[in-house]
Amino acid sequence: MRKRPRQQRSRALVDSLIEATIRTIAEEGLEAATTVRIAERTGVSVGSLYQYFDRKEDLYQAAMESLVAELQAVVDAELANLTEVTVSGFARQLLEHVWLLLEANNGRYLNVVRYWAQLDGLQLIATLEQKALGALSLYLLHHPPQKPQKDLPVKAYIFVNSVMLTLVRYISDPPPNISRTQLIDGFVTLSEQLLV
Amino acid sequence: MRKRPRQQRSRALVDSLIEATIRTIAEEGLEAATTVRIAERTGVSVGSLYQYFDRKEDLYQAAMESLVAELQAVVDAELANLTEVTVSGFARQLLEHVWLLLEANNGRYLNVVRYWAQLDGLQLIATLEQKALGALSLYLLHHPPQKPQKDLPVKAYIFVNSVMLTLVRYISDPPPNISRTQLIDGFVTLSEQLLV
Amino acid sequence: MRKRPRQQRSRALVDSLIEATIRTIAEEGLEAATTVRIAERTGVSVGSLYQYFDRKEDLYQAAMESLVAELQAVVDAELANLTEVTVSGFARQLLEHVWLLLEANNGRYLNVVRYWAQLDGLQLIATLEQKALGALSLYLLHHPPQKPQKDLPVKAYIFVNSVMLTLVRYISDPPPNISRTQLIDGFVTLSEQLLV
Amino acid sequence: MRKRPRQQRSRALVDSLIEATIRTIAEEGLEAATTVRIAERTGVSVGSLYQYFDRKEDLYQAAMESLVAELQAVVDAELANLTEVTVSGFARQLLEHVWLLLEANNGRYLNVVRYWAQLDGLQLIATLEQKALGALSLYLLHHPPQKPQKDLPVKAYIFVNSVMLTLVRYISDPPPNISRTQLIDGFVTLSEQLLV
DNA sequence: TATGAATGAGTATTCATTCAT
DNA sequence: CATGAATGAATACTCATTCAT
Repeated sequence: MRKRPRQQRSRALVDSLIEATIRTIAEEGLEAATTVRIAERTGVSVGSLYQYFDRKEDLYQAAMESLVAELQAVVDAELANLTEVTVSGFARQLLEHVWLLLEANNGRYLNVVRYWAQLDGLQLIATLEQKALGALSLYLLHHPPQKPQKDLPVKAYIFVNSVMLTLVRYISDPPPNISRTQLIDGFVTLSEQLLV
Repeated sequence: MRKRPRQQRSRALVDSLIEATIRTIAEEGLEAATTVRIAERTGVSVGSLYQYFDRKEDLYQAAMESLVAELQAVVDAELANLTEVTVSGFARQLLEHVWLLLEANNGRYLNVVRYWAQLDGLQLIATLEQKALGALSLYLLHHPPQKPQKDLPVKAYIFVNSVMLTLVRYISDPPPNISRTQLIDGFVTLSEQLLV
Repeated sequence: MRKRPRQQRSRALVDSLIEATIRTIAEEGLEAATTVRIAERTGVSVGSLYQYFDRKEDLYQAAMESLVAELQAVVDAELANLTEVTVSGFARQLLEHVWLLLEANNGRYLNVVRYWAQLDGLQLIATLEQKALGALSLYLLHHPPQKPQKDLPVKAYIFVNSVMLTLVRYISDPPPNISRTQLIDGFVTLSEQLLV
Repeated sequence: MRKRPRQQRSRALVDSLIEATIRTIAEEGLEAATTVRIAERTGVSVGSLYQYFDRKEDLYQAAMESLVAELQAVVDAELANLTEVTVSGFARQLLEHVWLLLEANNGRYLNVVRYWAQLDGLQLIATLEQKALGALSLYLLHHPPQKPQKDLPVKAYIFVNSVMLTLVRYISDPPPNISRTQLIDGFVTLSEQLLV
């Protein structure tokens, strides 16, 4: 990023550009997300875009980061008022909310996640991994399992990645013989067995 | 594909083009995989490329199909000489071999798989899903579980996607605190619990 | 033309190529008339095409010449069994037949004539001019006009060009308020007045 | 057209591009009128060309329209200060001016007109037909013919097309035995007879 | 002689980036 | 600072022509 804008105006513009980037990728695809198009949707000129982002990639990167922050915030809020006592209930609630999030705003998040390979978005999932690991630790602290758990980081890694990536895949291309309910139930079962 | 190459020469060229496509994507990235570059690496002119593929996308598609076929062959071979009797052993062996495959040839497969979103490669995973579902059914037939299994398609879907996608992610970007052995163990555990 | 083919086989092939050229231009347009396409429609390879025509343009040229010859033959035949005694009748018959010719075989002639500018086809009309001039002279010899005609070449030039070019235009793009009959009547009137 | 150029600069550029298109077609032929060549002759880059014209065809179309407008203007001016009282004089004056126009600027108009088949330029002649029909009607109103005229549209159609197309042909490829004067005289005669 | 695969220059079009206004 | 016209390298794809088999 070329500048660290402190003024209101600048910060608002940067945010608008990032938002336009996300919406454009989500609604029109990565190929349509040209600098001119993004500037257009933001309501400014390309020149202004380049006032704040040296290269297109920086803008994409910023969009990714913004998305991660949003996802994090949602998950954080979710974890905060977590009242469930069973593992199943905990997992189910989490799954439902992540699902809703991915589907939200016309797949705003979903379509960006699909391009993570191009957008260097691995950090996105890495962040969520940390978050989930923390949540699991916290949960297990309050609800000690029958037998002591080991390899918690590995389990968290597997669980988070499996859920996230499979969810994205399912929403992107749902197979006809598997319903949303079945998938969630499947993952809930998985969570139970993983943490027995 | 523009022509149905029956002759030796043509078939060889088509294969070379597909191979060059895979290698180029793997080594230089999807963006570098231009028609001229691929032809160049194949050692022919662009014109020759277009003698066999109407559009660049068809070439990508063929590369994807080739990859699927290879993966399938490996998994098939694996299933053929399946001598293991425990679920764990079965899963472990499968995992090891898929892993080897994905890492093989400087991540030749891996890097292509990473672009599946752009390359309409969903079929790749869909095919493997079918294969895995068949293997699971076969396995359970010979080794009946304690209690009757239901939702086998759902479990297969979750298992295959979780393993495949998480594996790709792990190999692409391995976290320092999780070893390969740990990950495999984790998935083996998962397979046991999934099929109890 | 590269060769003067004396053998049956060669001559037949050259003719086939020319015919395929005309049909391709007529049915698929000038842009679609590529050497490969023409060879394909002829049922031979491009290589064979180049055995007889050094350049694509030579083939086009030959097609034009062939067309001219055909048109000439038709008009000649027409003039041969000309029995009409009035100028009007003579003109009307001629017009009707030329019209039929231009429309014949799915506009086979028409569509080629439309490209005369690109195909250096001016000679086509030049030839017909000569023919028509001859016919007029012949006609006037047998049916002497009231007053001696002068500027016969000019009148022939104007008449032939006007009729030919306007006819092509009319058939290519007929205006809704002018019927075929009206147009022919108009030209017949023109012929009468031109030769009084 | 991609943009509606309101500013001085833009409008001038669009005009330059159209002018370059006409000149290139006229001087180098339709095949040489590539986007790069046209941009080059305009003194701008290809990119600039595409800022104002979505496709090459749109540029050709604009060139055609520009030409039509110019021709119309000339004919209009001609009709405005029409002082002639005889049909012959009227026709002769019109012919002389159209001729001059077609020959003007190294055959700038002429060479473009020759490509009307490819350039969808039928509208060009259609417009002139309308103009001529109007002129004829106006003329006949002020100079009523001996006997009432019918089929005026047909006569106008024949006259305009015959004159225009034959003129283009004559200028493109003048036959040695017919002088310019003779041709004009021929058409003047034609006009007299057509409107008796 | 016939074939048709191979060539590669040529063409339209796009788009990230710059810079004069 | 903002603008958006201008740039031109890059890319997919075509097609006349050649030449090894």
